[in-house]
Amino acid sequence: MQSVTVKEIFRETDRFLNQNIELSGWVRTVRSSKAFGFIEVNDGSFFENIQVVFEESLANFIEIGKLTISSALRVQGTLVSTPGAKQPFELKAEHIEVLSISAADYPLQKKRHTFEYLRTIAHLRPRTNTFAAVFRVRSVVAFAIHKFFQEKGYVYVHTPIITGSDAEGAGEMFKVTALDMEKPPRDDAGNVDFSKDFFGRETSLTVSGQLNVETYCMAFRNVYTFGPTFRAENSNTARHAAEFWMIEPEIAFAELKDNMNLAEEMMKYIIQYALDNAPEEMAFFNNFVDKGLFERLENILSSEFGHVTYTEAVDLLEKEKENTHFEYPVKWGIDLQTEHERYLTEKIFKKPVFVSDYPKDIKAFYMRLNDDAKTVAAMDLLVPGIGEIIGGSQREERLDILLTRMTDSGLDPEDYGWYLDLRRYGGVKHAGYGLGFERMIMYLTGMSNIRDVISFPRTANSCEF
RNA sequence: UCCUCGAUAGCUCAAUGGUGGAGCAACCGGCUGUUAACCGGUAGGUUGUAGGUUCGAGUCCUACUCGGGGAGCCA
Repeated sequence: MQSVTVKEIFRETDRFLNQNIELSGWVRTVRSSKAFGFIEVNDGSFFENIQVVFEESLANFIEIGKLTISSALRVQGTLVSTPGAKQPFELKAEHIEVLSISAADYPLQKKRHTFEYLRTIAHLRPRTNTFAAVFRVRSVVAFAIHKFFQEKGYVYVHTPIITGSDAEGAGEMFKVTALDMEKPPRDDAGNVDFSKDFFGRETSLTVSGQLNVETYCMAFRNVYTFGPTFRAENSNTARHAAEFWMIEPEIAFAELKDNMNLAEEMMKYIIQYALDNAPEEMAFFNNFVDKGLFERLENILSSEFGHVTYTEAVDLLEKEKENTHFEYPVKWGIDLQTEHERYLTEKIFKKPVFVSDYPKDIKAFYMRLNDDAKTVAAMDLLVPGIGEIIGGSQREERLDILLTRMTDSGLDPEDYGWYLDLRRYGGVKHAGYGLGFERMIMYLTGMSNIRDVISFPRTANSCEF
């Protein structure tokens, strides 16, 4: 008698066919009649269920026929093939032990539920087909990302979650404090005295590991971070969360072009890895979540990403203006609106497209100033359906220009001494980008709301579970 | 934060300002190959919250809460 998983049975069927085996799992559905019945069991190891046949001869036949969904079982029996049936094989039970009976008010029914409802029972939703698929793909893709960078010799850097940098510039920050919020210590001017706080200064949760990881880039050459990120923006959209995961590679002796090449190679690697290593889950998404998914992903694997500069993009969009109505005007110097980005990637290019070399005034201080002195070596990767999935740039390595850019942006160079040191001690050209992990998962699965690709999403006005 | 739409049984949805229903789930029973199993029956409601208009409000009005879609911010 061997205890096996459903995954092993599906992957190595011949080894187990006509053998006596034992498995344990949870009831997904029971269909019973007078003298026999069927149970679909999912053991968590695999996306697919296994069908268990039970007959009158079982001592607890009546009890088995009345099992509620999500009850737990241990089944012993013979695996038999079922040619011509919907399932390839089934387990003919010789003994079924009931390990746990689920209460009758179990909220998940044998029917389709809306994603909105499932969000309210986020502790139970991984038991549904869709979320089982989402979170297995999420796990597989996290591994793929590490594998991609590790195979290239990149060093994985854990940048801090708590930061003292009060102006990373990427968004509103959550404050971290150990002070008594009821009556915090105050200075002579009546302001909260953070010198009395745990760290002796004002601190926040990180909005990006980039500035920190640049320091390791100047030591290890090629590095990446992969960790949680926090933004206290009051964003209410399907693609923003207050807590999300981000991948930030940083490469030395490299320019913007190298950065874009890396991003394209990484995207393709991840897609291929997911298709190869979660085929059942990906097929499910293609069949039930997004009918055009495979076509889209395969189109990406086999084509070069588009490249366009911001200036060219503005020209293209201005030409389209005659045929299309944009709610917001397109004009050089103004950041592209979502509708413009979507038009570029969905209508003009019909594939992922890098937009590069944005006007310096709409981008961050650390992005490298181009020779025209008007634009910076920044790049966004836009993908159909999601919009911006990657944002990156070549970093300004020239100390004098960086200082000017900081001052112009209203930042105090005093606060960035360690960052400026990188330019003083062997600073070289380097570049990097941030990939929103959840946006990648959305793109890969066709799921359209970020709340449905994070186990327990944290968004404005919502921190359940 | 702004615009817009919505909230009715456990779930998905009906109900002209005039007695709140259906399908599924639950429960009881039937059925010898089901696979969103099928067939019959039973039970299930302070119509999101708080006010208001009206003889009468699920339906009209106001505020709030939560959710969907769109926008801003961005990954």
